[in-house]
Amino acid sequence: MLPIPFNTLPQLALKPKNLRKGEVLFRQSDPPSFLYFLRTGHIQLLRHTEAGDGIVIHNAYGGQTFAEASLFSGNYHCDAVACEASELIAMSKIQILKTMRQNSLFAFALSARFAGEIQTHRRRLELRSIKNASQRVYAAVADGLLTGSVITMAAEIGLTHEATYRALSQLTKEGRLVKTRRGRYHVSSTKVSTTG
Amino acid sequence: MLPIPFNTLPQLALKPKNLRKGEVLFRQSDPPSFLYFLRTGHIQLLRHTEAGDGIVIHNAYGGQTFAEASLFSGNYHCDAVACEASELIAMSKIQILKTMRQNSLFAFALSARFAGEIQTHRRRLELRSIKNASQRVYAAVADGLLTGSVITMAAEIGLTHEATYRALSQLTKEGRLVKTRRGRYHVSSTKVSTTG
DNA sequence: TTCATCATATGATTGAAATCATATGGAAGC
DNA sequence: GCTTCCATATGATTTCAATCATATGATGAA
Repeated sequence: MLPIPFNTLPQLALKPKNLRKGEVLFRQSDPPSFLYFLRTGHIQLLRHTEAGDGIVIHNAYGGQTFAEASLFSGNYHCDAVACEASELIAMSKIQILKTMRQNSLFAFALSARFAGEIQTHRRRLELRSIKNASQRVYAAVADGLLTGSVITMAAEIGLTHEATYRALSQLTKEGRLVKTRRGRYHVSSTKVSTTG
Repeated sequence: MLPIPFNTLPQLALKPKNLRKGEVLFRQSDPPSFLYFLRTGHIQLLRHTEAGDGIVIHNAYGGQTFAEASLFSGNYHCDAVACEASELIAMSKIQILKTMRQNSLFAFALSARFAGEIQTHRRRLELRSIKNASQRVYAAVADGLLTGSVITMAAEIGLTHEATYRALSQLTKEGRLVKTRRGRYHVSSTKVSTTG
């Protein structure tokens, strides 16, 4: 149930935890003892400016891990608050570090996981750099982001769902995408001529 | 000169490489033998759709590493092309994996580096989710992104430099930022009253 | 079957950032 | 000193996505 390689951790390293909406998971100043896997819900990580403004560092949703950096740090770098009721699994920092030391395969797998996340994040960032809505949607579909609903993808790529629907429609008209059924599209395999 | 922990690798693991503008560093199909540190220049990582459209996966600039995921993969996931003349250091995949196995401190440090990158990327992504230009600029300054030129930061956060200058100006007028000198700003430490 | 609900889809209008234009400040070179 | 060049800064206009509105298709519950 946990993502690789956390699924190989001993039970004693894991501690289920449930939060009600609004509950605080940890504070910036807390010594970090856990890395978290969020099964369901929504956790927001926040920092605060000198003036007290909260700045969202990250929104974690079901299926994601967070606070990885705390593994190697003496304090959390932000506050974590449950925006919705959330089910988590707390994974012991000490146990993870111990496992890394004792089992180089685990260390490899952890690095592999991190490297994969870096790659994914870079792709997402590059996607967000595409200003034009149609091109962004095309790149997103090409990247395999349209697996669930269009609304979900729209949120992922930073567009409104209306703009995304319009882009999907236009790209289909242009022949760059193929609509297989309502709400399902894939990239066309044939080159679109630019001269008409 | 190399970032931690790559600076501890033996010389035999490193190989300087220079590319002219337009030269290909590797292709998607190539078996990955190296992870790269880009000293100067600009390398673009691209994938291609079935229709042949190139999709930019990542733009790497001086001081950055890339192709980390290739450490744990049987092929590169994209093509790498030099957009400008570039100086690189190729770091042997085999040597890095070997060092990880033999030296758990190196493995720790590598994971720490990766974890830090993940954190940074998530912050950047969250920043890009802020629609309003002023708020995005405020968050960026609060995040310490205004170290070099405003133009550099503007590119980082996905705004034009004009929009960024306007936002800086407005935030200063509002008292949320303090302008120390031309092109230098920091967050105000005093709470701005909303009632006037 | 009917109704409710939500995702999909598209039209009309608005608004904010992009674009285009212009001016100033400051550093580097002559 | 003067000149060149570029970052900073702001004004005017345009463009495109956000917003607001409405309609349809699909799914599930009553």
